[in-house]
Amino acid sequence: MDIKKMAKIFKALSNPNRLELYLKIADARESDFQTSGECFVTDIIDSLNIGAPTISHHIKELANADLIITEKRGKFLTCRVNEQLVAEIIKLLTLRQSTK
Amino acid sequence: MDIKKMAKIFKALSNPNRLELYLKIADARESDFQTSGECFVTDIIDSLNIGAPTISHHIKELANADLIITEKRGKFLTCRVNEQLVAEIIKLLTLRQSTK
DNA sequence: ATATCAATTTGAAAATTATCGAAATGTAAT
DNA sequence: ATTACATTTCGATAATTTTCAAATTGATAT
Repeated sequence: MDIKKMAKIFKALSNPNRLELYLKIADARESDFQTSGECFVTDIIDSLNIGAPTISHHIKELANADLIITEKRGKFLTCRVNEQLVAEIIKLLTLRQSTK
Repeated sequence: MDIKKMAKIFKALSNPNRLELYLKIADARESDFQTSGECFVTDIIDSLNIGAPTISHHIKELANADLIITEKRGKFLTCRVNEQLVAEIIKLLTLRQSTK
């Protein structure tokens, strides 16, 4: 993976609110809202105290970094983690560890 | 690990130049400059085309996020990756993967 | 003691980012 | 058709970030 792409991924996770959003999406797999790994934005918006426009912007940035995959379901939006990408990141970080 | 700390770590890796710097430090373990995982800043500064003040600032930010550990050796500065922290990050990301 | 050189600090400019309120869009329900 | 509601777009502002040139510090070598 090229450095710019990698930096973009980390940037997407570098804002506390956006990171929290990402973690909620990631954890939704095991929560009440789940539908095979997906999560509805509506269901998590209340638990973060930031406005809807900001959420929308953050989601776009996560999706733009390929960290999540979104899908429109009627008027709702669902998100799920792009596990392949995250696996790649984990591998890249692990490669540099002496305790591999 | 708390979210703010986690975000700070990702932020430290979110700038392409700073990420490249980090990766060079991480890879120095297996390079010519190595002294048991350490690397001298002098030896990598030429390979990045950014000025010394910027490098200094970036190193401080990486160290501030605990991603690297620095040590002064006379007038030189050496860096090495904080492998414990990186291992923790890897674990946190892996926990959310279905392919653990 | 002086010169050299690695690194840091300072001050500043340009660019980017996070966030919001208001308005707009599009879907679904009545 | 009208309403309600999730999400998005727009425009704007405040805060943060990246970067550099110039000056400073501190250590080593001559």
